[in-house]
Amino acid sequence: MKKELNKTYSPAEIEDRLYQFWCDNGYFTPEMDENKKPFSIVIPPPNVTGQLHMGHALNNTLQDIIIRTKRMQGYSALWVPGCDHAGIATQIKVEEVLRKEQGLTRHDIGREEFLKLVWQWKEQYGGTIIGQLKKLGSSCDWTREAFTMSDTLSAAVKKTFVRLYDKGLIYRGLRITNWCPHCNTALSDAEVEYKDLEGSFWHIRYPIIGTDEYLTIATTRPETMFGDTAVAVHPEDERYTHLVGKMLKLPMTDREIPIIADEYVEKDFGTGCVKITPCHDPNDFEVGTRHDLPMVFAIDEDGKITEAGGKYKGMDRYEARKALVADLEAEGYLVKTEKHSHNVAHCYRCGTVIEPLASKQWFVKMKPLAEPAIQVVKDGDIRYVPDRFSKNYLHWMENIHDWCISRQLWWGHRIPAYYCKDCGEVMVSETDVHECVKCKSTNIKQEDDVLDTWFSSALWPFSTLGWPEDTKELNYYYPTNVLVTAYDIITFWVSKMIFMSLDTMEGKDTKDAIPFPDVFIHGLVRDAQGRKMSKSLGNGIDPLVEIEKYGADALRFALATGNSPGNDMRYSPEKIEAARNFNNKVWNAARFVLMNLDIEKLELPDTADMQIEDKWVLSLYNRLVSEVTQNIENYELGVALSKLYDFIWDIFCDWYIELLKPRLNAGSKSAQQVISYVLSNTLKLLHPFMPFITEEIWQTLPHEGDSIMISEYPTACECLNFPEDEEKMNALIEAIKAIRVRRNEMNVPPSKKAKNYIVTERTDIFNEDTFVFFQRLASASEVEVVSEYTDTDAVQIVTPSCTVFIPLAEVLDMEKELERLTKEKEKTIGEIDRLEKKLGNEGFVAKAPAAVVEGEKAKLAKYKDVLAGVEAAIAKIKK
RNA sequence: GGGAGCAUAGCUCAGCUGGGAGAGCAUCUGCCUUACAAGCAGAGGGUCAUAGGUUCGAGCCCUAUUGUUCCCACCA
Repeated sequence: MKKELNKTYSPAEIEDRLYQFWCDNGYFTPEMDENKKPFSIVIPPPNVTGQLHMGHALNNTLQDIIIRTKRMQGYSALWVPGCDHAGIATQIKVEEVLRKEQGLTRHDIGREEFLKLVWQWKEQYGGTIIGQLKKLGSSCDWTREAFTMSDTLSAAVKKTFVRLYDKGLIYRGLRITNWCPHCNTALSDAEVEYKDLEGSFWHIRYPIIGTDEYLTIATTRPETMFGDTAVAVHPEDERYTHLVGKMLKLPMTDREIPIIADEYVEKDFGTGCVKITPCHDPNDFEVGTRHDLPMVFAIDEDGKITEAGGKYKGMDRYEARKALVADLEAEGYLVKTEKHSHNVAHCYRCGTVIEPLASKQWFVKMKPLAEPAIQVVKDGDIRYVPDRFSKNYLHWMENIHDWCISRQLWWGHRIPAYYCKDCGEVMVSETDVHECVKCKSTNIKQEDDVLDTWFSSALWPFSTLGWPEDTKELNYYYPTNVLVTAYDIITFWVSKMIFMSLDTMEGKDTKDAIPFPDVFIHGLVRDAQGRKMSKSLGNGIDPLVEIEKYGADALRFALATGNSPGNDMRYSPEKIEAARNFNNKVWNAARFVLMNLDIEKLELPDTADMQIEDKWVLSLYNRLVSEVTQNIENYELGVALSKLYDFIWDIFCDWYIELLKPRLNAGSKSAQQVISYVLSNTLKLLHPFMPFITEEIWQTLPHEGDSIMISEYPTACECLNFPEDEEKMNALIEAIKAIRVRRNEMNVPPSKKAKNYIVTERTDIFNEDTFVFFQRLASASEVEVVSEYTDTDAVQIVTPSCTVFIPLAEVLDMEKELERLTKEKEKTIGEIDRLEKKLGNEGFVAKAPAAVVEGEKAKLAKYKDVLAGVEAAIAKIKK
C-alpha cells in the first residue's frame, strides 16, 4: 500500500493541526514518574504586554530543541511557560488606554479602580504572546502556565519579602535613586542606560560674601544650583584653602552657602570647585551626609523646578536651564561656556533623561546575598555556556550595589509593609495588618509602593513549581536543568534568580539549592545589516509573518543553524529561504521513499542481505547519531543541525537515494527496509529542530507509537559500523566524481554515454555489483574491468584505486590531455614530498597521535598510487 | 577608566579539547537524469587582521599592535 504526499511542502496546512494533535494527547504534560529522570526548564517569562519578536523566537526555539530531545530520550521533561506582569510597561499601556478612551488619568479613578482596569486589560489582551509561542511549536506544558501576579506567585513574593526583612536583608532608607520623571518611579541601576550626549560646561561665579571676590564653579547642570547647599574644594588645594569656611552667595537667590573641604574634589578637573547638590547627585549626597549639609530639592518628581528655584518654579528642568543661563549671563555671573560631552542616564523604558533624586526607597542588602551567588559560579556548581559570561557575571556581582526594589507604581506586588500613622512603627507581614503592635492604634496604612518586577521573576525557578508549598513538583523538578537566555539579561534576571534561589533554599546542599546547573547564553537577532531590531528603526521582522510565509520549521531552522552560543546573528531573507528549501528537500526525499515503499514494518534486513551502499549509509548514519547527540549535550545546537543538514542533503539525498534507485525500481525489500529505517531515524534526530514536518512525514512512514515527539531517540550502535564497506563505497564515489569532473571539463553532456574501461586491482570494489553506479551516476553506457587498455583514444582518469578509460575520441585533444596529466603529476609529487618530509620528521612520528600518523601514511600510499597511474597514463600518450 | 567579544571565500557565518580550511547565498559552466528547477552535476574564489612566540605541527594556545562591537563604572 503506497502512500503519497503532496508535491511541494505547505506548512500552513499541517502546523496548526499537528500542534492541536500534540496538545489533545497531552504530550507536553509530563508525568512525575519516579522511574524516569526529571528534566526541567523554566521559560524566561515574556512581558504580558509583549508581542513575539525574533529574540523570543530564537530563545524559545533553542529551549524547544533541548526539551524535545530530552523528552524523546526518556526524561520526564517539563517546560514551564508563563508571563511576567511587567510593572512599568503594563501600567503605561493601560494609562494610555484610559487617557484615550475616557480622558482620565489613573489618579482620577484611584488605585482600586485602576487595578481593576489593568486586570481587565490583562485578561482581554494580555498574554497574546502565549498563543504566538504555540505557533512556533513550543512544547511547553500549558497546564502549568504561570503569571507573576497570580495568587500562588504573589504568596511566594510576600513570603520572600518578609523572610528577607526578618533576616535584616531588606531595609528602607533615603538614597539617591534613578528617578524617571516620565514614568514617575524610581528605577534600579540596571534599568538605566547611559548614552553619550553633547552638552555644555558652564562656568559660573559664586560671589564670596564680604569681599569682591568670586569662586568659579563648573557645571553641566546649572538648573540644579537651587539645590546647592555648599561648594566644595580639595582640602589641599592651595588656591582655595584660605577660603574654606567662608560663605558664598548663591546667584539668582538670596541664599548663602558655605565653602567646605572634601577629598572627593579633584583639584585638576574643571575649576577645582564643585557645587554640592545633595538631593540630585549620588556623590554630592555622600558629601552632604559627611558634612551634615541641609537637603534642598531643586527639581521635583515631575522634573519641574521647585519653590527653591524662586521665579523659575514650575518650569521644566530644561526650560529652566535655558532661562537661567540667559539670566546668569545677563547678570554677569556666567564666565564662559565650554563644549562638553558626557554620559547621561536614560530610562530604559521611555528614554527620558533620569533625574537623580533623593528619596525614601526600599532596598535589598546585596553583599550577604551576592557572596554565595559568586561562590557557586566560582566552584562550577553553576556553569555559563559559553564560559566567558561567567566573568561578566562575577564582575557585576563583585561590585554590586544594594538593589532598589520599590517602584512608585500601582501595578505590581504591593510591598507588605504597614505604617502606624500614630507612632510611626513599621510592620512587615505576610498578612494584612490592622493594629499597631506598639501602640495598638488602628490607624494603619500599607506602603503605597510596589516591588520591582524583577523581584518576582527572581523567584521564578521555584515559585512556578509551587513554592512556598512543599509540592511534589518542587521535589521532583527542582533544581531545573538549564536556563536558556540572551546575554543582555544576565544582570537583570539570571543573577537575581541565583542569589534568591540560594537564599530561599538555604539548608539544602549547594547542588540542590541552585536554580540550575547550566546557563546557556545566546546572542541577539539582528537585521541583515547587523543592526539591533527595534521599533524606532522599523527594521523588526515579525516572526509570525515569517511563519505564515515559510512555516515554523523554516523559521526555527533559520534561527538555529549557524548560531553559536553567545554570539549575535543576523537574520536575512536568504537565510529563511535556504531553510525553506531544506524543508522542501526533506519533504521530497520522503515523498520519493514513500512512492517506493510497500513494506509495513520498520526493521533492518539481516546484514547478509545488505548491499555495500546500505552498510555505507548505515555507518555514516550511526556516526551522525553519536555526534548529534554529543553536540546537543554540549549546547552546540547549530553544529548539530548543520550535521543533520549535510547528512540529509549530501549523503542521503544526493548519494544514497541515487545509488538505491535501481534496486528500488526492482522492488528490493532490503533496500526499502534500509532507506525507511535511515529516513525514519534521521527524522527523529531532526524532530527537535523541525517538529512539524518531521511529524507529518513520520506519520506516513511505517512506525510504531502515536507520535514522533514521544518516540525513542536514536542511539548509536556498534552493530551499524561497517568500516570496510565505508572504505569501498568512498572509493567508488571518488571514481564517479572524478569521471564527472572530467566529463564536465570537456563539456560532454550527460546524455552522451560512453563505455568505461576500468583498470584496477580492487575487483572487490569494481565489479558486476557496482557497475550500475557508473551507468546511473557517471553516464557510462557499459562498464568493464580490463587488465590493460591499449587503445590510445581514451580519456584517462586516475584515482587511487583505479584508472578509468573512456573512449571519447571526438572531444579529445591529446596535447591538452598530456598537459593536464603533467600538471597532475607535479601536484601529486608535491604532495608526496610534503608527506614524506612529514613522516621523516622524527618529532612528528614520535609525538603525534598514532591515528594521525596512520592517516598521513594512508594519504601517502594513495598519492603514490595516483602517481603510478598518472605516470602510466603519460607514458601511454607519449607512445 | 575597567572588562569582554569579533576580524576566515564577493556577502552572512560555521570550524566542537592544536593534526594541512567548510556551508548557505552570490558568480560561472552544463543539465527538465521518472522525489525535488525551492532541483541535479561541476567550476572559480581564502598569506584564516598584522607582528612576534610556544610546538614535530597553529585559523585554534601565548604576547603585542590595528580595526570594530558590546558590557560595566563614571568626573562635577
